[in-house]
Order: sequence, then C-alpha cells, then structure tokens
Amino acid sequence: MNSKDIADRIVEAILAQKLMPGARLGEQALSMLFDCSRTLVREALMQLAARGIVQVSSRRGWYVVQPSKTEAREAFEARRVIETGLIRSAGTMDKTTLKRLKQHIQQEKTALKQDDVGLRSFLLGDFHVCLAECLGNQLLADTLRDFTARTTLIAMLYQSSHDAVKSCQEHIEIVQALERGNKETAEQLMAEHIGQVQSALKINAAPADPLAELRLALAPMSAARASPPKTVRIASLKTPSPTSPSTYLGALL
Amino acid sequence: MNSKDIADRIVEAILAQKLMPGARLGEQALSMLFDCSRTLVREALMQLAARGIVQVSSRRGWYVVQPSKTEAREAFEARRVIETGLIRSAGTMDKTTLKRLKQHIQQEKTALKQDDVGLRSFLLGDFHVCLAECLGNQLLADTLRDFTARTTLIAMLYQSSHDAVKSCQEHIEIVQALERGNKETAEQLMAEHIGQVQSALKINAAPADPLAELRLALAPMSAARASPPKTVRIASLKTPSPTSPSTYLGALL
DNA sequence: TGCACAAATCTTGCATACAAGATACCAATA
DNA sequence: TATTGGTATCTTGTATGCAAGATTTGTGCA
Repeated sequence: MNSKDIADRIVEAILAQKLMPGARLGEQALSMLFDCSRTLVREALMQLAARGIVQVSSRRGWYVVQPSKTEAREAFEARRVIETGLIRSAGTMDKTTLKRLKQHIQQEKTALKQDDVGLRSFLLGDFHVCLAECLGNQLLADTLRDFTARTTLIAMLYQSSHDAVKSCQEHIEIVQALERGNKETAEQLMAEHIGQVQSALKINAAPADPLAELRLALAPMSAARASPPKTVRIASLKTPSPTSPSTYLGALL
Repeated sequence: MNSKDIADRIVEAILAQKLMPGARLGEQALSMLFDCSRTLVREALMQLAARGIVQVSSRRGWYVVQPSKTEAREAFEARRVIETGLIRSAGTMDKTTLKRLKQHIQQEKTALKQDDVGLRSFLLGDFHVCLAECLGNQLLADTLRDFTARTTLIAMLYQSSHDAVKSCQEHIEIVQALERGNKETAEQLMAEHIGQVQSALKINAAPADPLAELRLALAPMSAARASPPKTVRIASLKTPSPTSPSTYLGALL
C-alpha cells in the first residue's frame, strides 16, 4: 500500500460519488484507514493536490476541492476540447478496440440495471477515459481522468439533474458512429453529450448545501410557521464538514 | 521556500533547457541547494512525478523523465488537440488580451536578439501557456505548461533542429490572425506550428548522448592522433547520469 | 590481466517526534 | 444574555533517524 494506491483510491471514490466536494481528508484518519504512517498519506495528498483534486488549508486540513463556477466552466470546456479533438485527430479504430468499448457499455448497462449508484457513476465517467485510451493517447487519457473527477465533483456540487440512462444511451450512439467510421458525427455527438451534462447543472443554486439534510429534517411543519427565526438559527450552525469524516472515509475501503 | 516553489523552479529549469532529460535529481543535493530538509524536496518531487515531469527509480534516485517515442507522439498530439481546440472554442479577444500577447512576443524578440538561450527557450514555450490563459482557461493553461515541459524535454532528447527565430515568427502570425478575428486561420497556423516543431525532431537518432560533454572535453587534440583506441575506451565508460549533479542542479539557482 | 565476491557507501522508503498555527471550548465579565 | 479572553485540543509543517535495497569499490584469486 504505497502513496499511489492511496491516491488512486481517493480518485476512485470521487468518481463513484462517494466523496463529496469539500469532504475532509484528515491525515490521521487516512493513515489509520490505510494502516500506514502520515508520511504516505501526505505524499498521496500532495500528488492529488498537484492534480487539482484536493487542496490543503494551512494547518486546518485537507479537503476535496469545491470548484467555483469559473472552474466548472473551464473543466467542461477542457473536456469538450480534448474529447472532440481526440476523436477528430484519431485514425480508424480496429475491431479489438471497438469490442472493448462495447464491453464497457455492457458494464454500464449492468450497473444501471442493478441500480448500483457508485459503480454507475464510476463507469459513466470511465467511459471517456476508456475512449481516450482506445483513441491511442494515454497522456490525454490520464489527464481526462482528473478532469472527469473534477466534473463529477461539479455535478455533485451543483446538484446535477442529469439522467444516467440518457448518458449511457449517448455513449452508445457515440460508439455506433465510431463503428460506422463517421468521425464527424461522433465528434458532434460527443460535444452535445458533454453539453447535456453541463447544462443539467443548477449552476446558480446554492453551491453545495452541507445543511440540506439537517434543514430538511428540522424544517418546521408547513402549518407551524410560528417561529421563522429558528430556521435561520439552524442555518447558522457551524459544521466542520458536510458529514462526519468517518462516514465519508468509509467510502475508501 | 516550500515544496511548490521547488517544483516550480525545476519546471522552469526544464522549460529553459537547463535540465536535460535523464538528469539526476538527488534528494540530498536538492535539499542542500534549497537549504531545507529532504522532506520538502520529496514533496516537490512527488508532485512533479504526479504531473509526469520526473520519475523515481526505487532506491536509485529521481530523474527527469525521458519520454519514449510513443510518449513523444502523444505529447505533441495532446498539445495540438488542446491548443487548436482552445482557439476554436474561444470567443473574440479584447484589446487588453491582445496587448498582453504582443508584449509576450516582444519579450521573445528581445531574448532572441540577446541570444539568451535559456530565456528564449522558456519564452517560446511560455507563449502557448500565455495564449491558453488569454483564451480564458486556466485549467488548460496549467495542463499545457506540463505538456510544454514534456515537449521541451523531447526536443532535447531527440536533438531538435528547430529554429527559434522561425518559431517566434510563427507566433507572430498566429497573434495577427487572432487580431483579425480570423480564428480558422489561427487554428490552422497553430496546427502547422506544432507540426513544424514535431517534425524537426530526429526521432530515430540515438536518443540523447549522455557522454557528449565528456567526449568533447576528453577528445584528443587534433594533432595528437596517436592513440585512437583511447577514445573508444572513454565512450564505454559508465556514467550514472548525463553529467555530474552539481553542474545540472546549478541551473536551479 | 580478468573475474568473482564481499564490504563499504550511497540513496530512497518510511515512521516518528516535535513545533506552531488554527479552532473549539469554557469561564469570566459587562 | 452576549461578548471577550484565555486555554486546551486538534491538525498540519518540517526535520530527523533508521532501515533496506542498489551501486560502487576494493580485494583476493586464478
């Protein structure tokens, strides 16, 4: 269990939407979870920080990044640029490669059928990484994995209303276009697909409401509107992280 | 002097062609150079490893990466995809932004005139990062910085015969096209520009001659050609790194 | 001279100790 | 009750120590 494994696990947890934006990643908590010293955990977090996945607040702690609206726009633009450009500049795909893509889509369908939310989210994102690999560029595939993790966080943060079934269907159409050798269509479909995901964001909604659950649970009954101040009071409660660290870090194991 | 500063300095040195591919980056040497503990150096190297700039060979040492031919192809394709795509998807540029690009080109010209090889190399690479920033995407700009460092290493490794003056001229034409609002031309010019740099590589040449300096320094005087075998002997000497660490690391200060 | 083997040295891998800043908590006071 | 100040606790920041593998060097031998 070296630092790279730890970093990979954290990225996987993000892609599976098991780590929310803003989640706290305490060095000690992680070192206990992975049964190693803080040194290894720090190394992993340093790597993730260099990749824009986590950030450190001096002597306060490590947190999963919470992309701003500007960063959200940039991330989607980056993915659009890379993925459409990759399709455009690629040669024709051989049978083996197409088979791999089709297998991936089969996995997506299975995860959808079984309603496995974590696996579903992971696979829907991993499709794009897989495609980049199939198009013959490992460097851009690795870059895209980080960018996809970013957009996954953005989707969580801005309460995406995006439909997983629809997403999978769009993946199918992209692969079909590639199979027909119709790169232009594939490029177009990809641009639209990413656009769909982006426009499903409620970009003007309160950017992540860590109190959503509490607020909902403690909201006064619709009839008893006697004390509105109370709701305000609750909203001002300080919470160190969206939920307790233990809950979140459990996602890594 | 924190780990981020150290990492930045190393990247700068690469962009300025002051660190060759394969250069050894000993933890202790760096910690003495930057007057800090190995911990900070390790953190910096870890970050750079996550960005694909350096790599570690277990218990042997840290080295600046030596991209393979495949990785070289991928890096240039990645830059082509990102930079042309960025131009394509960008809106029109305002005056302030254009001014910044023109200023950058002025700096390039100055460095060319003064024959400052390090600064010249840095600026010719930084132009692309600057352009990405001007086109409004910091995420891709940061990504591009790493990719440009990569292609710079590739150019060193595969003995690029690329002409700096020509490169600067091409930058000028790209900015002119952008100024005219002619994005299609700008995109086309950028694709050709990157293609020029790529095709100037001697991709089949002996990938880097780590003994070049030694061979040159120890070559027999042209008159004293008495013992040719000696030269052969020298060529077979084992060297742990291209040159001595001290020589290379001096580039960082 | 050429070769095999062992010791010494060099370098990273990892854990731990301690410093220092940030936060939370609690009591005292107006 | 609200606020302020101080203390305890928690968390990261950095250095250092030691282990272990890789390499080099030195030595003895044929």
